[in-house]
Amino acid sequence: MARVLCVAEKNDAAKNIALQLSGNRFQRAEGRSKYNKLYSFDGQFRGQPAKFVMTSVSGHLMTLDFGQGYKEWRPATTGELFSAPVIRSVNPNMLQIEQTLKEQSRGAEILVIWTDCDREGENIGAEIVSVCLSVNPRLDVYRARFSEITYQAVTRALNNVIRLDQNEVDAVDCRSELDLRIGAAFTRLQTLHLQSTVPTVLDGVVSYGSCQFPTLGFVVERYKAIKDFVPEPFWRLVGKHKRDGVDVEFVWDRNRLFDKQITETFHEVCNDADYATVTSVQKAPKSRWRPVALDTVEFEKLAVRKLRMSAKDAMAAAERLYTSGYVSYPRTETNIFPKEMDLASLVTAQGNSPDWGPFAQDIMTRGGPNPRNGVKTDEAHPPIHTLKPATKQELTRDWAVYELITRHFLACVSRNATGQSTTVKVDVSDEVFNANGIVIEDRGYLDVYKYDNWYGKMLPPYQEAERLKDFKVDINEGSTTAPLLLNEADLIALMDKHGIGTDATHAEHIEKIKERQYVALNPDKRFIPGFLGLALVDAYNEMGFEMSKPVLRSTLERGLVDICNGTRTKADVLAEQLQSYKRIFDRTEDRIILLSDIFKRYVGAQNLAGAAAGNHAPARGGRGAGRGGRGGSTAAVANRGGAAAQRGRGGGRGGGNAPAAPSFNFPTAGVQNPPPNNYQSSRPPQAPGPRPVVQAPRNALPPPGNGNPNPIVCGCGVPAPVRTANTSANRGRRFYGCAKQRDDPSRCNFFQWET
DNA sequence: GCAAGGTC
Repeated sequence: MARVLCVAEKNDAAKNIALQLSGNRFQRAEGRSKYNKLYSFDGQFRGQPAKFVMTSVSGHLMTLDFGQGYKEWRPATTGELFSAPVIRSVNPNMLQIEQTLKEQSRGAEILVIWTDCDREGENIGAEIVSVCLSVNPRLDVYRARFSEITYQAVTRALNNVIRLDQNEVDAVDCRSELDLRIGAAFTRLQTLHLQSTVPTVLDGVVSYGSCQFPTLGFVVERYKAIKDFVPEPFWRLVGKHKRDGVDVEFVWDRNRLFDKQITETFHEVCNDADYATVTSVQKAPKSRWRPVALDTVEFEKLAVRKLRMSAKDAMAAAERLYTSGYVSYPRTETNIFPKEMDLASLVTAQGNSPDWGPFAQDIMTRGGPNPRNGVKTDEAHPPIHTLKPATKQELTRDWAVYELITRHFLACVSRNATGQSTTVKVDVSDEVFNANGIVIEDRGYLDVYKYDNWYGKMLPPYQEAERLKDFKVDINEGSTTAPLLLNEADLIALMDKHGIGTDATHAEHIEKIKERQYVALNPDKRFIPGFLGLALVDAYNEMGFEMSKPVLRSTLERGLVDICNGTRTKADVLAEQLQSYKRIFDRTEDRIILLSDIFKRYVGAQNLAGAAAGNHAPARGGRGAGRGGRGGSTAAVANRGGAAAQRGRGGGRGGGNAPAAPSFNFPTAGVQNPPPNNYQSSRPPQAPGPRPVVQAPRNALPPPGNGNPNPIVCGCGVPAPVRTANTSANRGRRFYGCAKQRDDPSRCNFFQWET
């Protein structure tokens, strides 16, 4: 009988594939590595009876590094890293897996690669092949292509095996070589330079990486947008009417104007009117949609926003829950539930929960689960979902994450919330005002999904054509405010949008720039850049290189896609990329003094400002550094900055007699403080829940012209759609606003012209 | 001492 060795990307996949192929009848044995077992069973390969052994690796087996002569960090050899020899070898902590592969290869005639069906999976497959062929060159090597681990998918894959796709293997080799050469070269250049020029404040590695640096760039760009923000005053009219003891507020159809005189003219016109006329009373059904099936990026964003966790901690909790069988595989790009998945039994399993049992039962009595699917699939894993019931006592610290995943799952497969909205339109001397009300009829998914809310607001009855004699019109003055600093969810969304990192690595890159002291979290868990991060971004910008922008990474990504499509070779893309980075490197090396100069300028400005304020402890005293001082609340600013700097120091350094680098490294004043907000809100107070210190932005960001990678995001953290103004003053002008419906009380007041 | 990508 032919002996077939199968190798999957991880133990979990190997187990499940073996389970399907063997009809749940396999023998399990230990391998050399603790985590990677052997699953044996009999079956058929290409029409012949065969003995199968299924085992696995744990991701990449190999690692790339520079050879002898380039291990040492020296300024003289740093530039040579673009051409120095690199060696691919088995990662030291994968040696046991390698041993298992070798042992199993000796007795096999056929090797089938069952790694994930993506670029990295293809490359991991090639690494497995090289290990196996080294002990048994006669192996016949195949590739199984499957999109999910179901009986149909894996049997189809086994009956239709193909060969590895060398183009995809090459693309990943190209990526890893570029990442290593470019990362190492710029890291050594930056580190060696700063250590020699500002040794007292710097003792760590100042790394550069194609993912970490654009991530830092996003943080810096937002910080600067806030610093450079100039508030703009505006005026608006507000209609008021009292009926049945209810104060009804009407929103001006022109929303607001940036011209005081014109607004006052409208105000006078309205005040001169004898009455207001109700021109229409419209009722319409409204619904609030249940959430889409959960993928990794959405999960991370939810955990950050709703549970106030870091993405890294959230993923760690999800992985613990996955390993102990409570939830499905947490790394997935899929937000569509496969048709054949048995959602009903997963819902039924939650029927006894004291928290959401009745809701789960209700789903079943109303016709069963009806998932709201998205449009993405990685063809490997289903959306994240709950697997078995649990209690708070048994999960302890991981309960909140389990609860989020379970409530999200139940909400996703339940039904939308529905209600009726009422819009009352009133005309005062041709000026139009609207009042909106909503009556919620069926809370639907909201009963289980405590992370969302929908506030109903009843309007008293109005009749069409009715004249209101006591309709009042007030004029309010307001001012646009700067955008918020990015929180982790914003940052992940930006990385996702620009293709920086993968769903599995977003959180790691963010941790990396924190660890490097490039950024820190302020008390509101929003990112402020440190002087080191600012200096790095400024230095490359000043030299004219877009190192902190996402474009370099996306150019590389396009090259990789070309390699996969066969339109370009690995050698071609590699040479082109190395040449362009080497040119940047050479010019950077010539002008590297800029980096320490800029860094010193930042630190010096802060120390001078601290001394001027009579405070001799630069670590936390500095106020009004740079241009950040906004009148009115400097003390509060200094406090916040100090706290942020202290957190920044939590990275494990510090201590000792030398001044701790981060003390100097974080600005202690500036953007943490909101500019004075003198707008008398015409809206009810914002929905409860975590609110940042800075108020919802009304105007924001630099012009989104060519090359600006920032999406315009409103105060709710959602990308803002472009709308067209229809007021006489600004007719046809385009602007960004909050994506939510106008009658949605959680809608924020975000506003920004598209310039 | 350097990257990013897999995964435990």
